[in-house]
Amino acid sequence: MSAEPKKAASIWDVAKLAGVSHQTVSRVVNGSPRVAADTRDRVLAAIAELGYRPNRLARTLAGGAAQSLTVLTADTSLYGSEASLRGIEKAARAAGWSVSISVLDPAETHSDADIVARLPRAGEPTIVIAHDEPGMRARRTLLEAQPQAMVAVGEYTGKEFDEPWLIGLDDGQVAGEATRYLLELGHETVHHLAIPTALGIEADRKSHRAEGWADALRQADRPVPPVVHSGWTISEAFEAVKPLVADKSVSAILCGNDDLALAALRAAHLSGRDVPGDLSIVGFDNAPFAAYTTPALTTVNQDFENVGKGAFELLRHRLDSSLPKPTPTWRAPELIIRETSGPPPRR
Amino acid sequence: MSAEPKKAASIWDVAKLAGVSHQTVSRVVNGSPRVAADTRDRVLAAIAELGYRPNRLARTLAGGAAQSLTVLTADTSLYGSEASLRGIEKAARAAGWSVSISVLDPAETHSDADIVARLPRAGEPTIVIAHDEPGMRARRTLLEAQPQAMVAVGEYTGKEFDEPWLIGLDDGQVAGEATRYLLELGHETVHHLAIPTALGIEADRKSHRAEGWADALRQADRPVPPVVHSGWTISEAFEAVKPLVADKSVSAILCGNDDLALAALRAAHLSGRDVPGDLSIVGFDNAPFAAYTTPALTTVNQDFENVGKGAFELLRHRLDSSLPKPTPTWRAPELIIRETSGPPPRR
DNA sequence: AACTCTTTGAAACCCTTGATCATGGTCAAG
DNA sequence: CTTGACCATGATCAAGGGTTTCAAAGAGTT
Repeated sequence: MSAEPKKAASIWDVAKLAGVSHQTVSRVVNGSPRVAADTRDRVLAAIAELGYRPNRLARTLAGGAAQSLTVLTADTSLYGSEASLRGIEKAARAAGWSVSISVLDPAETHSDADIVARLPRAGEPTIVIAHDEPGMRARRTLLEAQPQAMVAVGEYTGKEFDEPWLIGLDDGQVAGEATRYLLELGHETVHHLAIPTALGIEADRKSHRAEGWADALRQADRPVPPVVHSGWTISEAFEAVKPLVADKSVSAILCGNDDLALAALRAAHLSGRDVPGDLSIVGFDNAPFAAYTTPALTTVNQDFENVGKGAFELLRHRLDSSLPKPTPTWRAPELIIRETSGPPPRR
Repeated sequence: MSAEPKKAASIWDVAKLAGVSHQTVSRVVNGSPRVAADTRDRVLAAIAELGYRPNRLARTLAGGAAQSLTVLTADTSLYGSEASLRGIEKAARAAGWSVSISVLDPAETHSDADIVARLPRAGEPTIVIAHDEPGMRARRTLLEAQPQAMVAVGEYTGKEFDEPWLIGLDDGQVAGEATRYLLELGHETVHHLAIPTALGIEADRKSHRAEGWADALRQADRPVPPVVHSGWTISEAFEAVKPLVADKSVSAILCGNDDLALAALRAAHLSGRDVPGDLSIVGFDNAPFAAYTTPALTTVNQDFENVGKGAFELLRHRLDSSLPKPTPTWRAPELIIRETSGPPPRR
């Protein structure tokens, strides 16, 4: 029967109970070496007795080391975003940090003020996870407003290749690998069902995936068919891919992610095309469901969770350069061959 | 060239520029009526000029109305959790709140201290989204520690039916509906592949889904086969469901969620059983992929996003009883019949 | 001239960190 | 036995960016 919402213990309460001054308590809590062992014990006992926990808000406000960050992310229902976020949260929690999230609406154009208003305070450490237009805008806004306290996860677009605030999977290479794999199976060419990119904004180059695909085709002297653009949702992808699948001359489709591949699979089924007999479909990201579709999806595994972890570590390093600069620990993207890919049909 | 990280403007800076005291600025920012129009204008001009934004940390610390909450959630890769979280975030952001997340590890038993340590401060408004054991523990911990500042989303377990801090979808009824639907198609009985529950903890009753299923069978005087228990992952579900699918006498399976149903679908395919010809499979939750599997999944739609919204509104109401108590605005769960269900095979 | 109301300012407080300085006490060197 | 160095701790104060309570100044009314 905890009747009244008894006020939480503060550092002063602990000090009083332990018979010390409040900042001796602070010293103990923050692990200062300048505290005698028995004093420390007394303080710790008082902390335990009162159930004292430092107030993270006050701590941050007082200028202690940052212990919270905000993640700006696109649609969390995307496997890639969700998994990266999960990795960030996990790493952050392990380090005693807390993480806030704010979701960028893919349909909206967020102004700079919009973006900044999402942060709980100026200078809030922030990670942007986004591959689409709103994400690109957000990261530019933050780069302008607080370059030292931000990290972005996502595609790089040429110029920023070496930027110290960017963590990017180089999925262009695997896209090429997947394309070559399909060519080697005997396909004349490979079509590409593409996720939305931020091309409208940063027009230097195509998405890595699309570029790796096109490069591989060119290197093999194959025709590069026009990219079929899709939205992020499965239903959009379904509509976009229908005509492609209906075209009997199309024998292989590389999809921008597994949701798109699932739509292609469904469309193929409805068009009466056998996968992989008539049509090969390759996905991207290796979402959890990919191994359990029928037939099981050939796709590219991406180690998003460790990328998230890397992003967190990079952020810490940027906030406090005495911390080690993280070295990439995520696995390189890898083609996983399952059942949706095979040789083209014999004519 | 923003060379130096120019310090963000504070309320004092605004006050100085506008030639007023700092808490006149506070009044303007918080919309107090007791400010002369021209003073207000001057302050607003200063705010605009300096690009001032209130620091949410400081505001909360000073005891202003809460504007942030923490969501404790189980595995975010579960569609239900993810969608509820999305709903909360959306509603919160619309109200100017920020949301932190902390993920409960399904494999770990979190102590009370563990749970409390995740909150940035004592009394932090919190929403628990969890249907499994760690979630149940977390919600009990919080209920003990700060009953007024918490809301839970999830299954209710009997006693708490009317608890004012709980938002629960009554999915027992639809589970029954789905079961009756299968029986009416002519199935002898319906098997159940169940998601993990917190039965070990709150043993009063089974999960709603399982109970609704069993009730429906009993009411129809049908045998109630033993529940097949699965873990949360698709691969666990796959292993768990294999024997069930291999049993030719099984003609209909109601699955605890769509991931499980996907596993069942895959297992059926590998066992050479035609769905829905030989075997009907019904899922739960209507995850995005459900409409695009082959065959498309018959499942139960759940309006998680609006449940999340409701949770946020309930939390606000509990923090400030002058705010209206929200009335449920989410759609009731609804059976969506697609392609994985049909009459049983003729013997 | 007394009184009320509106507008504004002053000060205290929220909780914690950090910096500065002072105070005793211990210990080793002279 | 001094003297000086060093250590643990306390005492203060400022800062961080707000909110809230209370009081005062100014204006208008009767």
